[in-house]
Amino acid sequence: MKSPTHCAVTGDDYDVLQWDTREDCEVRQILDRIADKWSLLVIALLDRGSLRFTELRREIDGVSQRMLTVTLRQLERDGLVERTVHPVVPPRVDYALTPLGRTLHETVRSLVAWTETHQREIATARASYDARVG
Amino acid sequence: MKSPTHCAVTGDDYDVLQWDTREDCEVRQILDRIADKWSLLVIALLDRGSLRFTELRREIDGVSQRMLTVTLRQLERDGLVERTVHPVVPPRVDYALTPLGRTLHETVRSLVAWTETHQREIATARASYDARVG
DNA sequence: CCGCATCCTGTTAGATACTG
DNA sequence: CAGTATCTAACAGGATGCGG
Repeated sequence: MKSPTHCAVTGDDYDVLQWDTREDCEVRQILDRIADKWSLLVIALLDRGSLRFTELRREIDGVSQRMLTVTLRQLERDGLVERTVHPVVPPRVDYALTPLGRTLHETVRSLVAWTETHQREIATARASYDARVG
Repeated sequence: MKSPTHCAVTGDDYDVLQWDTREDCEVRQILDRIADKWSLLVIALLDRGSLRFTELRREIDGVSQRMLTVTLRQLERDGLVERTVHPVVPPRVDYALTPLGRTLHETVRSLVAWTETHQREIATARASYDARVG
Protein backbone atom coordinates (compact mmCIF):
# COMPACT_ATOMS: atom_id res chain seq x y z
CA MET A 1 0.00 0.00 0.00
CA LYS A 2 1.27 3.42 -0.94
CA SER A 3 0.68 6.87 0.40
CA PRO A 4 -2.87 8.28 0.27
CA THR A 5 -4.21 8.25 -3.25
CA HIS A 6 -5.28 11.39 -5.00
CA CYS A 7 -5.60 11.65 -8.73
CA ALA A 8 -6.31 15.33 -9.21
CA VAL A 9 -5.04 16.80 -6.02
CA THR A 10 -1.73 18.28 -7.01
CA GLY A 11 -3.39 21.51 -8.02
CA ASP A 12 -2.82 21.34 -11.74
CA ASP A 13 -5.26 19.48 -13.91
CA TYR A 14 -3.80 16.23 -15.07
CA ASP A 15 -3.39 15.73 -18.77
CA VAL A 16 -6.15 13.36 -19.81
CA LEU A 17 -3.51 11.36 -21.62
CA GLN A 18 -2.06 10.46 -18.27
CA TRP A 19 -5.11 9.24 -16.38
CA ASP A 20 -3.77 5.75 -16.26
CA THR A 21 -0.12 6.32 -15.68
CA ARG A 22 0.31 8.04 -12.32
CA GLU A 23 1.39 5.51 -9.79
CA ASP A 24 -0.52 7.22 -7.02
CA CYS A 25 -3.70 7.47 -9.05
CA GLU A 26 -6.65 5.59 -7.66
CA VAL A 27 -7.50 4.17 -11.06
CA ARG A 28 -4.05 2.66 -11.34
CA GLN A 29 -4.39 0.92 -8.01
CA ILE A 30 -7.76 -0.52 -8.86
CA LEU A 31 -6.58 -1.55 -12.30
CA ASP A 32 -3.65 -3.36 -10.76
CA ARG A 33 -6.05 -5.20 -8.49
CA ILE A 34 -8.53 -6.22 -11.18
CA ALA A 35 -6.00 -7.05 -13.84
CA ASP A 36 -3.84 -9.46 -11.92
CA LYS A 37 -3.10 -13.07 -12.56
CA TRP A 38 -5.90 -14.53 -10.43
CA SER A 39 -8.56 -11.88 -9.85
CA LEU A 40 -9.95 -12.03 -13.36
CA LEU A 41 -10.30 -15.80 -13.17
CA VAL A 42 -12.02 -15.64 -9.80
CA ILE A 43 -14.45 -13.02 -11.02
CA ALA A 44 -15.17 -14.95 -14.20
CA LEU A 45 -15.91 -18.11 -12.25
CA LEU A 46 -18.01 -16.47 -9.54
CA ASP A 47 -20.05 -14.73 -12.17
CA ARG A 48 -21.87 -18.02 -12.70
CA GLY A 49 -22.73 -18.44 -9.05
CA SER A 50 -21.20 -18.75 -5.61
CA LEU A 51 -18.45 -21.25 -4.98
CA ARG A 52 -16.65 -22.65 -1.97
CA PHE A 53 -12.97 -22.10 -1.37
CA THR A 54 -12.00 -25.58 -2.45
CA GLU A 55 -14.19 -25.42 -5.53
CA LEU A 56 -12.42 -22.26 -6.64
CA ARG A 57 -9.07 -23.85 -5.90
CA ARG A 58 -9.96 -26.87 -7.99
CA GLU A 59 -11.27 -24.84 -10.91
CA ILE A 60 -8.35 -22.45 -11.04
CA ASP A 61 -5.58 -24.80 -11.93
CA GLY A 62 -2.21 -23.72 -10.65
CA VAL A 63 -3.28 -21.35 -7.91
CA SER A 64 -1.81 -21.95 -4.47
CA GLN A 65 -4.14 -21.79 -1.51
CA ARG A 66 -2.15 -18.87 -0.21
CA MET A 67 -2.59 -16.79 -3.36
CA LEU A 68 -6.24 -17.74 -3.62
CA THR A 69 -6.74 -16.61 -0.04
CA VAL A 70 -4.89 -13.35 -0.70
CA THR A 71 -6.81 -12.73 -3.91
CA LEU A 72 -10.17 -13.38 -2.30
CA ARG A 73 -9.33 -11.11 0.63
CA GLN A 74 -8.39 -8.29 -1.73
CA LEU A 75 -11.55 -8.73 -3.76
CA GLU A 76 -13.57 -8.81 -0.56
CA ARG A 77 -11.88 -5.64 0.64
CA ASP A 78 -12.67 -3.94 -2.66
CA GLY A 79 -16.33 -4.88 -2.28
CA LEU A 80 -16.35 -7.12 -5.34
CA VAL A 81 -16.70 -10.45 -3.56
CA GLU A 82 -18.75 -11.43 -0.55
CA ARG A 83 -17.52 -14.05 1.90
CA THR A 84 -20.08 -16.09 3.81
CA VAL A 85 -18.99 -18.34 6.66
CA HIS A 86 -21.36 -21.14 7.61
CA PRO A 87 -20.67 -22.17 11.22
CA VAL A 88 -20.85 -25.89 10.60
CA VAL A 89 -18.50 -28.80 10.94
CA PRO A 90 -16.69 -29.20 8.68
CA PRO A 91 -16.56 -25.45 8.02
CA ARG A 92 -18.09 -24.10 4.86
CA VAL A 93 -17.22 -20.76 3.30
CA ASP A 94 -19.01 -19.51 0.21
CA TYR A 95 -17.76 -16.81 -2.08
CA ALA A 96 -20.05 -14.82 -4.37
CA LEU A 97 -19.90 -11.66 -6.40
CA THR A 98 -21.49 -8.58 -4.89
CA PRO A 99 -23.72 -6.40 -7.07
CA LEU A 100 -20.65 -4.24 -7.68
CA GLY A 101 -18.65 -7.27 -8.66
CA ARG A 102 -21.35 -8.34 -11.03
CA THR A 103 -21.06 -5.05 -12.93
CA LEU A 104 -17.65 -6.28 -14.08
CA HIS A 105 -19.35 -9.11 -15.90
CA GLU A 106 -19.48 -7.64 -19.39
CA THR A 107 -15.96 -6.27 -19.28
CA VAL A 108 -14.41 -9.52 -18.13
CA ARG A 109 -16.42 -11.43 -20.68
CA SER A 110 -15.29 -9.21 -23.51
CA LEU A 111 -11.68 -9.61 -22.44
CA VAL A 112 -11.97 -13.38 -22.39
CA ALA A 113 -13.90 -13.36 -25.65
CA TRP A 114 -11.14 -11.32 -27.29
CA THR A 115 -8.58 -13.84 -26.07
CA GLU A 116 -10.56 -16.75 -27.44
CA THR A 117 -11.14 -15.02 -30.76
CA HIS A 118 -7.53 -14.10 -31.34
CA GLN A 119 -5.62 -16.93 -29.72
CA ARG A 120 -4.73 -18.42 -33.08
CA GLU A 121 -3.35 -15.13 -34.40
CA ILE A 122 -1.29 -14.74 -31.28
CA ALA A 123 0.05 -18.26 -31.51
CA THR A 124 1.07 -17.54 -35.09
CA ALA A 125 2.71 -14.28 -34.12
CA ARG A 126 4.66 -16.02 -31.37
CA ALA A 127 5.87 -18.74 -33.69
CA SER A 128 6.91 -16.13 -36.21
CA TYR A 129 8.74 -14.09 -33.60
CA ASP A 130 10.51 -17.12 -32.17
CA ALA A 131 11.60 -18.18 -35.64
CA ARG A 132 12.87 -14.68 -36.37
CA VAL A 133 14.69 -14.20 -33.10
CA GLY A 134 15.45 -17.76 -32.01
CA MET B 1 7.77 -20.25 -20.52
CA LYS B 2 5.91 -23.53 -20.07
CA SER B 3 5.59 -26.67 -22.12
CA PRO B 4 3.77 -26.56 -25.49
CA THR B 5 0.25 -25.23 -25.13
CA HIS B 6 -2.76 -27.19 -26.18
CA CYS B 7 -6.21 -26.36 -24.96
CA ALA B 8 -8.30 -29.09 -26.51
CA VAL B 9 -5.69 -31.65 -27.25
CA THR B 10 -6.15 -34.07 -24.41
CA GLY B 11 -8.81 -35.92 -26.30
CA ASP B 12 -11.78 -35.15 -24.12
CA ASP B 13 -13.82 -32.02 -24.63
CA TYR B 14 -13.17 -29.52 -21.91
CA ASP B 15 -16.04 -28.47 -19.73
CA VAL B 16 -16.98 -24.99 -20.83
CA LEU B 17 -16.96 -23.94 -17.21
CA GLN B 18 -13.25 -24.56 -17.17
CA TRP B 19 -12.10 -22.69 -20.27
CA ASP B 20 -10.30 -20.17 -18.15
CA THR B 21 -8.85 -22.38 -15.50
CA ARG B 22 -6.53 -24.91 -17.11
CA GLU B 23 -2.99 -23.82 -16.63
CA ASP B 24 -1.89 -25.28 -19.92
CA CYS B 25 -4.76 -23.70 -21.79
CA GLU B 26 -3.80 -21.20 -24.44
CA VAL B 27 -6.45 -18.76 -23.27
CA ARG B 28 -4.98 -18.74 -19.78
CA GLN B 29 -1.54 -17.91 -21.07
CA ILE B 30 -2.78 -15.08 -23.23
CA LEU B 31 -4.96 -13.76 -20.42
CA ASP B 32 -1.98 -13.75 -18.10
CA ARG B 33 -0.07 -11.74 -20.66
CA ILE B 34 -2.77 -9.15 -21.28
CA ALA B 35 -3.84 -8.81 -17.69
CA ASP B 36 -0.51 -8.06 -16.12
CA LYS B 37 0.62 -5.00 -14.28
CA TRP B 38 2.07 -3.11 -17.26
CA SER B 39 0.68 -4.54 -20.49
CA LEU B 40 -2.71 -2.92 -20.14
CA LEU B 41 -1.14 0.46 -19.54
CA VAL B 42 1.17 0.13 -22.52
CA ILE B 43 -1.71 -0.88 -24.78
CA ALA B 44 -3.89 1.94 -23.50
CA LEU B 45 -1.17 4.48 -24.18
CA LEU B 46 -0.15 3.20 -27.60
CA ASP B 47 -3.75 3.17 -28.67
CA ARG B 48 -3.47 6.90 -29.18
CA GLY B 49 -0.41 6.66 -31.39
CA SER B 50 3.15 5.41 -31.45
CA LEU B 51 5.55 6.34 -28.68
CA ARG B 52 9.27 6.07 -28.05
CA PHE B 53 10.70 3.92 -25.30
CA THR B 54 11.51 6.88 -23.11
CA GLU B 55 8.12 8.45 -23.67
CA LEU B 56 6.43 5.27 -22.48
CA ARG B 57 8.76 5.13 -19.52
CA ARG B 58 7.92 8.68 -18.59
CA GLU B 59 4.17 8.21 -19.00
CA ILE B 60 3.95 4.98 -17.05
CA ASP B 61 4.94 6.16 -13.64
CA GLY B 62 6.71 3.55 -11.58
CA VAL B 63 7.78 1.16 -14.32
CA SER B 64 11.43 0.17 -14.38
CA GLN B 65 13.21 0.19 -17.70
CA ARG B 66 13.79 -3.51 -17.35
CA MET B 67 10.11 -4.35 -16.89
CA LEU B 68 9.13 -1.98 -19.68
CA THR B 69 11.61 -3.71 -21.97
CA VAL B 70 10.32 -7.14 -20.94
CA THR B 71 6.70 -6.09 -21.35
CA LEU B 72 7.30 -4.58 -24.77
CA ARG B 73 9.17 -7.70 -25.92
CA GLN B 74 6.28 -9.90 -24.81
CA LEU B 75 3.74 -7.73 -26.54
CA GLU B 76 5.89 -7.69 -29.65
CA ARG B 77 6.18 -11.46 -29.57
CA ASP B 78 2.41 -11.76 -29.25
CA GLY B 79 1.98 -9.58 -32.33
CA LEU B 80 0.24 -6.79 -30.42
CA VAL B 81 3.00 -4.20 -30.62
CA GLU B 82 5.35 -3.31 -33.43
CA ARG B 83 8.89 -2.16 -32.74
CA THR B 84 10.57 0.15 -35.23
CA VAL B 85 14.26 0.98 -34.91
CA HIS B 86 15.44 4.15 -36.59
CA PRO B 87 19.18 3.87 -37.23
CA VAL B 88 20.03 7.40 -36.22
CA VAL B 89 22.16 9.02 -33.56
CA PRO B 90 20.91 9.22 -30.90
CA PRO B 91 18.97 6.01 -31.49
CA ARG B 92 15.23 6.17 -31.79
CA VAL B 93 12.86 3.23 -31.24
CA ASP B 94 9.17 3.66 -31.82
CA TYR B 95 6.48 1.39 -30.48
CA ALA B 96 3.02 1.18 -31.99
CA LEU B 97 0.03 -1.12 -31.83
CA THR B 98 -0.40 -3.58 -34.66
CA PRO B 99 -3.87 -4.03 -36.19
CA LEU B 100 -4.29 -6.99 -33.87
CA GLY B 101 -3.29 -4.88 -30.90
CA ARG B 102 -5.75 -2.24 -31.92
CA THR B 103 -8.61 -4.75 -31.69
CA LEU B 104 -8.04 -4.74 -27.96
CA HIS B 105 -8.99 -1.10 -27.86
CA GLU B 106 -12.63 -1.43 -26.87
CA THR B 107 -11.99 -4.06 -24.24
CA VAL B 108 -9.23 -2.13 -22.55
CA ARG B 109 -11.30 1.02 -22.68
CA SER B 110 -14.28 -0.65 -21.04
CA LEU B 111 -12.06 -2.00 -18.30
CA VAL B 112 -10.59 1.41 -17.59
CA ALA B 113 -14.02 3.03 -17.86
CA TRP B 114 -15.38 0.57 -15.30
CA THR B 115 -12.54 1.43 -12.96
CA GLU B 116 -13.17 5.14 -13.30
CA THR B 117 -16.91 4.74 -12.82
CA HIS B 118 -16.65 2.65 -9.70
CA GLN B 119 -13.51 3.94 -8.00
CA ARG B 120 -15.53 5.76 -5.38
CA GLU B 121 -17.56 2.68 -4.49
CA ILE B 122 -14.37 0.69 -4.18
CA ALA B 123 -12.74 3.31 -1.99
CA THR B 124 -15.81 3.22 0.25
CA ALA B 125 -15.76 -0.56 0.39
CA ARG B 126 -12.10 -0.54 1.32
CA ALA B 127 -12.62 1.97 4.10
CA SER B 128 -15.52 -0.07 5.42
CA TYR B 129 -13.49 -3.28 5.29
CA ASP B 130 -10.51 -1.72 7.00
CA ALA B 131 -12.72 -0.32 9.73
CA ARG B 132 -14.36 -3.69 10.23
CA VAL B 133 -11.17 -5.72 10.23
CA GLY B 134 -8.53 -3.23 11.32
C1' DC C 1 22.67 10.25 -25.40
C1' DC C 2 19.09 6.35 -26.01
C1' DG C 3 17.90 1.72 -25.68
C1' DC C 4 18.82 -2.29 -23.42
C1' DA C 5 21.67 -6.31 -21.35
C1' DT C 6 23.69 -7.68 -17.05
C1' DC C 7 24.46 -8.02 -12.29
C1' DC C 8 22.95 -7.77 -7.66
C1' DT C 9 19.50 -7.34 -4.07
C1' DG C 10 14.77 -7.10 -1.87
C1' DT C 11 10.14 -8.53 -2.41
C1' DT C 12 6.83 -11.82 -3.50
C1' DA C 13 4.94 -16.11 -5.06
C1' DG C 14 4.76 -21.15 -4.28
C1' DA C 15 5.46 -25.61 -1.63
C1' DT C 16 4.97 -27.62 2.74
C1' DA C 17 3.40 -28.36 7.29
C1' DC C 18 0.30 -27.27 10.81
C1' DT C 19 -4.35 -25.54 13.29
C1' DG C 20 -9.43 -24.12 14.57
C1' DC D 1 -12.59 -27.65 5.09
C1' DA D 2 -10.57 -23.43 5.15
C1' DG D 3 -7.34 -21.29 6.21
C1' DT D 4 -2.37 -19.54 8.74
C1' DA D 5 2.76 -19.88 9.41
C1' DT D 6 7.16 -20.77 7.69
C1' DC D 7 10.71 -21.63 4.43
C1' DT D 8 12.59 -21.41 -0.08
C1' DA D 9 12.78 -20.29 -5.06
C1' DA D 10 11.66 -17.06 -8.50
C1' DC D 11 11.08 -12.69 -10.03
C1' DA D 12 10.81 -7.60 -9.97
C1' DG D 13 13.47 -3.33 -9.33
C1' DG D 14 17.71 -0.45 -9.10
C1' DA D 15 22.50 0.37 -10.63
C1' DT D 16 25.90 -0.07 -13.88
C1' DG D 17 27.97 -0.64 -18.34
C1' DC D 18 28.09 -0.81 -23.25
C1' DG D 19 27.01 -0.56 -28.12
C1' DG D 20 24.89 2.18 -31.74
